[in-house]
Amino acid sequence: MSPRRVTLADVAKAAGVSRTTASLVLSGRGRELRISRDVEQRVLRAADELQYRPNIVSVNLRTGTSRTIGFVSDTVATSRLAGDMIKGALEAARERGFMLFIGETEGDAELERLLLQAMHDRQVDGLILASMFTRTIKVPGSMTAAPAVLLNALPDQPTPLPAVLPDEVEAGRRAARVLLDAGHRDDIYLIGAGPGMGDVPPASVAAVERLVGIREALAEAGVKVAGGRLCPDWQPEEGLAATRDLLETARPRALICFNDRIAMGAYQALDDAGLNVPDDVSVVSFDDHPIASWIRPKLTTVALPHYELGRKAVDVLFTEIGGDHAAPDRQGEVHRVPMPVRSRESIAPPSAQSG
Amino acid sequence: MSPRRVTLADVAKAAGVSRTTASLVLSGRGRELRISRDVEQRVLRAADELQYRPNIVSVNLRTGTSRTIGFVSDTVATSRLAGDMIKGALEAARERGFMLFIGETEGDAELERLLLQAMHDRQVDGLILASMFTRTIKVPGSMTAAPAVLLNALPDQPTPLPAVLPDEVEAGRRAARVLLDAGHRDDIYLIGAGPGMGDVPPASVAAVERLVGIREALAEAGVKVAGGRLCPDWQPEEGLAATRDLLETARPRALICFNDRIAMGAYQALDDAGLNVPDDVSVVSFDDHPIASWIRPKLTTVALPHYELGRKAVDVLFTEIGGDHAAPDRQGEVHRVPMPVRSRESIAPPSAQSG
DNA sequence: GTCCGTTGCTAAATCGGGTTAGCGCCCGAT
DNA sequence: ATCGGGCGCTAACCCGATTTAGCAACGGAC
Repeated sequence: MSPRRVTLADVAKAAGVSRTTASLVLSGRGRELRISRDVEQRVLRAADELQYRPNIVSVNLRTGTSRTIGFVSDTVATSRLAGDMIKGALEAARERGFMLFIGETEGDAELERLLLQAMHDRQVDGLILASMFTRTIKVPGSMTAAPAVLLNALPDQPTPLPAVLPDEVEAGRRAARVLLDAGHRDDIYLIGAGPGMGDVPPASVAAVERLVGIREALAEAGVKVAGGRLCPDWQPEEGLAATRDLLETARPRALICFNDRIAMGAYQALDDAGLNVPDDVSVVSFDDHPIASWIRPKLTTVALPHYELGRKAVDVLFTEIGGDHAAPDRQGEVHRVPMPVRSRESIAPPSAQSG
Repeated sequence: MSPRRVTLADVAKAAGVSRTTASLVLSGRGRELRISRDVEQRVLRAADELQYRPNIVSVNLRTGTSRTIGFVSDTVATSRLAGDMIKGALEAARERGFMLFIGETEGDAELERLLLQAMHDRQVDGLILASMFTRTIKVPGSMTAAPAVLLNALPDQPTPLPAVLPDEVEAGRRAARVLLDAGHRDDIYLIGAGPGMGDVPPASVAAVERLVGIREALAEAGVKVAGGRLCPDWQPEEGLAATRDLLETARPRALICFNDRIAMGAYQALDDAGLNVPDDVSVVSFDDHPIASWIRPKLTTVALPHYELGRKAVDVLFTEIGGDHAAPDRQGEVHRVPMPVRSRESIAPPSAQSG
């Protein structure tokens, strides 16, 4: 092990003052408490020479603040997306001198309980409860023990906890507008959900909200959805099958895919059918998965702002920590983070040829 | 905030004993220190009724152990891979009742220094210094302050730190054997690196090691590499370009791509040239990126065992923490984690037609 | 009756800081 | 000479645990 950390006592001794004085100077309260310039300088110099760093554990014990926040998610590994969310949170925390405890529950309520317990045992100053895909969650009772924020999740019953979510409805509008702006009016099909509001995978908040936005923007332009195919799990195979099925009876000129994995399947079905993207069929999608810029032509998609979501959650958490956090009857605010359109190569005006 | 945590003093009072006694009983040393059954039961019951949980911060201050380890990586977000590595580490740590601090340096040495400092300030019991792609790194001086393990990284100079790495040489052998087992002997080309040992992207340990393994296994079977194309950055576009270039002068019957992104580009080039995978050309690759099972036909690939790497790093770290950790002249061991072959649909025997 | 050993428990120190209360000194005013 | 008050600093307690040293009571041996 190392020779032993330098403690406040060492600094005090080196400067020839008491621990109290050293503490006062180093916490910047020396001026206000009438410590002389001379002593102040001696302490500062001693601290510098000894490379003194306060033991945060000790500070934590005394003051109750650990400069640490806990990030509990259902899973960190499922998606690359998770990484960006954590990255955003990490950076926002670091800018404030905070560290992040990471934990994952795998959706197991008991594990979640233990994890939150372990974090409380370590005196975290705040908690972020994150889901890797947008959904409603049961908020554990212990969440009221410290300031907390829901990330990519909505509480199943009213709680005072604020929530941070992507603005999926607006994302739906934007996806629709991408097509409208390119001149599309007819033969716009949906792959993954729709066309009706009932045609959505169960428990998918994103599906519902995207669909709302899409229908809204199209309706405003007086455009009707030509049809849609529901995919329960939004995987590439399902996108392939759904699009193949669609092509048997219809000749779409534009596809709104509910995520990039579905779009990837759709690309294959279109290719198999000898249809060219974007000349024959325009495709717009959601998520901005890395795959979107790997496939040819590069996919235009409305991005999930994972990095910003992570940052925003930390920002909101700090206003919770800073604020009185004492009005328990207050309803938790919902913060929506905009989803930007990534314009690439999968959109073109509708071809003159038509059916 | 919550009503205030239950402390050891509360338990002691409720049981009608001293804090010392309560501590002794709860740490299991009561028997050995002759605490009576009666008192033991009273303490246990009180602790249970009050739902007492020791404040780890306090324990940490007193004993110096925080039941926490630090995971510092260059970046968590670049790859989905990172998530799995963290997940493995997380689970292995949790099984031992440890939590993980996550930090990322973005490759910035100053940030790294600050991060390691922040972790030491929080008295981590051990550190994992991880890289998201295999490479050699400069080990910061402060790493000797606590037990530490390198993950997916090799020290640029001899240090006593152990390292955990994927077994890339064996992976190279396995990729080659996949082709040999399918009956391939001729027209095997490499995309991404090779054919010579000099044809590798700079600073890529994986490239060198995979190439060594490939050449070894092929040489053993008396098979010669027909040719290769170097891609500096291993992206899909490069794989596409390299394969397209290759097809202008050669007619490969098998491709070993140095990772799945390159393979994805190769698929496109083959498709453009009207060649079928696997009937005309077999393709084997490395990494087992999610993309590998999304593209058609599903890609046979030698998987990077990210999850296991994370677990292994924690395992090794715990033997460091447990061991005396005192022999500073000892050379750090290198632990190699096997890379499993994921057999899918991109391999077939060489076609009878030939050139 | 004294001495010693065991039994069963507790007082007090400790970790490394933050914080409150107050001490000694010097100066000017009375 | 005495008092009051500002100045500059420190003693001592606190956070919540662990751990060392030791105390009181009792029983048996001599």
